Amino acid sequence: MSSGNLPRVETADLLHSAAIRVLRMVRVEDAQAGIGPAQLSALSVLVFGGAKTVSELAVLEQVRPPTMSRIVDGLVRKKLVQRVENPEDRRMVRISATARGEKLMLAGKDRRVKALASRFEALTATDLKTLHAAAQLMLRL
Amino acid sequence: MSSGNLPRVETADLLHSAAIRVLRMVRVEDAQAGIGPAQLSALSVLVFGGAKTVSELAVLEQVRPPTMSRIVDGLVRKKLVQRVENPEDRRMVRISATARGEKLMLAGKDRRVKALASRFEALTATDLKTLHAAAQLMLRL
DNA sequence: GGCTAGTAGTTAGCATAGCTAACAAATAGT
DNA sequence: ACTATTTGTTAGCTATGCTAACTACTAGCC
Repeated sequence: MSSGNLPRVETADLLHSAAIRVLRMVRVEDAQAGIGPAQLSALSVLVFGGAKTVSELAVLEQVRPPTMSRIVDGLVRKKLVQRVENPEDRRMVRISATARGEKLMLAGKDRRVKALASRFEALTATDLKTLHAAAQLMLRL
Repeated sequence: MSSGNLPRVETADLLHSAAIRVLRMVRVEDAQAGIGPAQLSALSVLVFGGAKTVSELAVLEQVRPPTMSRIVDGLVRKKLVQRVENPEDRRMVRISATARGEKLMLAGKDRRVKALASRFEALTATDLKTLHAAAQLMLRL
């Protein structure tokens, strides 16, 4: 290991703590959504990433298929998503968000983003640029 | 709302997505810890923030006291934390991590940080500086 | 056609994690 | 001493995670 690894690890440590802190801050807003975190997260994938099969959702959400199957059950019961059969391969079931699900998700994300933006009050324009640049780097990791 | 809010909201949106993405990446490592996310998170607070009462833990973890009481039960059963009575006020119970709990937590965090640092391979020194500066800003929000 | 793999999803049964309501125990304030 | 408040737990519900086992369908092969 070269000594050049040190700033990498130190930055990773700091960024890890920072990400936890930011998500803890915004998570407060989720209480208003009226659905649990697993359902909220799965719905988010569907709304922002489009319709997916149960298996695809399970991989993205890092849970096993039976768990995702049941999360989808809950979302269907609340009419936030719908199961759509695939005529070409009747084993597969595509899950897509309903208009109601999309509305709930967008409102939730808006609350989270606004809560975070309100914490930016004290920042300078330079600070904002730093955060903007860092966020783009993080999204490309 | 002044038009100066736009970059704030846009940056908040981007940073929100970026934080989710980063934590999703490192969460893969937690499978090896052998304990659930709620117990892992509570243990983390105790290891990095010192001993706390059940109520304090509940506030920090954004759950209700009965939930935290049971999370602590699980950690006690696994000998990762211990309940310590307070002779001055016998209603309160301070929870502190055991040596075993501390070891498990530090190993887990190390895996997460290393997993994140390994994604930094392709970054320039300037990129690293940006991430470092951004992380410090995030921790001070 | 018909047999055998393999694949997608669900069901069943268990542990953990979230909640509210209700309770026990201890302390604080008259 | 009596009442109110505070801290934590217990009880009972729902939701979320797992593995094992099952159904239904598709694909490959002869």
